[in-house]
Amino acid sequence: MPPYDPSTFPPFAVTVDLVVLTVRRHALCALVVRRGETPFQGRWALPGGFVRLDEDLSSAAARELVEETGLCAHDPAKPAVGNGAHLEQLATYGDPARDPRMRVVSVAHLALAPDLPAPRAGGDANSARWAPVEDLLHPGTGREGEQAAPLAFDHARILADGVERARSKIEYSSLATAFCPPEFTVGELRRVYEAVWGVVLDPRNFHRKVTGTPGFLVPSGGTTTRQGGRPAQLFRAGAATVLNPPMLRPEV
Amino acid sequence: MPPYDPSTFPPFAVTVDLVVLTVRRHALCALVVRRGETPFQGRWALPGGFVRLDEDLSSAAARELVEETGLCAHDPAKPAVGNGAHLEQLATYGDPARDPRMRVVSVAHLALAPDLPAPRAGGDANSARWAPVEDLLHPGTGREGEQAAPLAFDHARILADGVERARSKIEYSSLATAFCPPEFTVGELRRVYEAVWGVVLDPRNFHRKVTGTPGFLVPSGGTTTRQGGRPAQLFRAGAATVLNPPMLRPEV
DNA sequence: ACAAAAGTGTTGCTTCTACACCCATGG
DNA sequence: CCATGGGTGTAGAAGCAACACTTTTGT
Repeated sequence: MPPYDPSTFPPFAVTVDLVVLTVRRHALCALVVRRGETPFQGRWALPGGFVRLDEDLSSAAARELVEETGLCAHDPAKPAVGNGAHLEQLATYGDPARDPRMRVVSVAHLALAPDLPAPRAGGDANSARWAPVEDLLHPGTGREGEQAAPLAFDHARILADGVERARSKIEYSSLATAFCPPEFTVGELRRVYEAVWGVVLDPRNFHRKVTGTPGFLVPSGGTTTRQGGRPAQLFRAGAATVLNPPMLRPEV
Repeated sequence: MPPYDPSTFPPFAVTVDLVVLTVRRHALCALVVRRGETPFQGRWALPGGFVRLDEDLSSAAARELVEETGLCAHDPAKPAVGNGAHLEQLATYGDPARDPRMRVVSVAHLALAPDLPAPRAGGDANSARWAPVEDLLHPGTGREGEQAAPLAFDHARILADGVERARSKIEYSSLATAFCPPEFTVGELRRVYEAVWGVVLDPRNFHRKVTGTPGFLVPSGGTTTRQGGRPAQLFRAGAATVLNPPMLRPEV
């Protein structure tokens, strides 16, 4: 690549920001980190960072994901194995005023991860946390004094877009399994749908629907009683990536 | 904004590229322009250009759209009026090797336009044209010697992503009306679906479905016989943006 | 009269929903 | 025994594909 010549084009900074979602304690949660620098010092923000000059956008997102969570993004074409997370591009945000310091274009990515022990951001425990998206998007509406200040920059908007993408995408794709461990029960998968959509689903119809959708789930042979009650069959994610028929989100 | 200091972040060029789709003569077509400069000199490419330092991404895309087609992008929240086109962000492409000259990140946008008289790129007639996406994406597969060389840069990939987005989005949104003039008949709308999906649809069931979907179409009162046969009712696009129930693309 | 495109009615099939009911475990 | 969650059966409602049939124009 020829050396940089600023006279030929306007120079931009390019970053990746990550919307990392998981389901914890029946709630959809996002990973947020505390900002150590100005602007928005001390406020919560989405994890992210600069794209390097020799690096693809998806590589930059995958690198940030490892740095922030230790998660490995796996190729969506291959079946999920180990602690792999789903990672896809979400949208790009480039309002000239979104960062007061300089002109930054941020390519946001969406990651879906199974429930993890705890976030680790440089070992600093209180500089990163999983927060219910409900609290992040509608602060003050919730329960006790979750004195949540709004997210830094335009990150509330980015998070909202990511949540909306996840909500609609689990309808017609097998992505909901990305929130589950490698082996899971139909009930666990149902609780994922309930948490992401914020609804309650009929367990009987859900079971029939999900096991009847070709390629969605494959029985792994084992059973578990970790949820109590009658032992449940364990499944792995199947090869299908798009669901036919789709899962239907109940009307309002 | 403070003056540019290249030591603080890697400098990128940021462009917008446009996938402008329309339906002409029963075929889905895209707007392409001939490149006058190296690299890929003389090859067809998607229209696009640099984002200015004081300009939002969507503004840059709208500006390029006007420059290339004379179309005005209208706010998707408002009802379509005049020669408005639908414009939305598609995806961002940032492979370090996608432009041999420098590191360029391109924010691709998707525009859907009604059939237009003719493209005008600086008044030069043979430097811009509507080409069937079939020919652009599968050169050589087609009919006569459409000696179509592949598109410049990674534009074939971008075009394919845009076409796929359009195909899936007319399923569950009212976007197909963006391909129609302000007033149109049910048959004209059906021919849009047939061209974009590459299928044939039952006119009777289509009519029932589309007129029965609340908010999709509102009768404008008039009729027309411009398609021959019995006069057809004229409609305008309704207020609904998401279709419930969705249109169903026939199985393969 | 005939062709062509617009609409309407009807029938059989698939799919969804709601809920009754049975199953297999832990305490 | 009983609470808990897992799983199957079934009946009514809703949605859809296929196609017969009627309507209204231009030629």
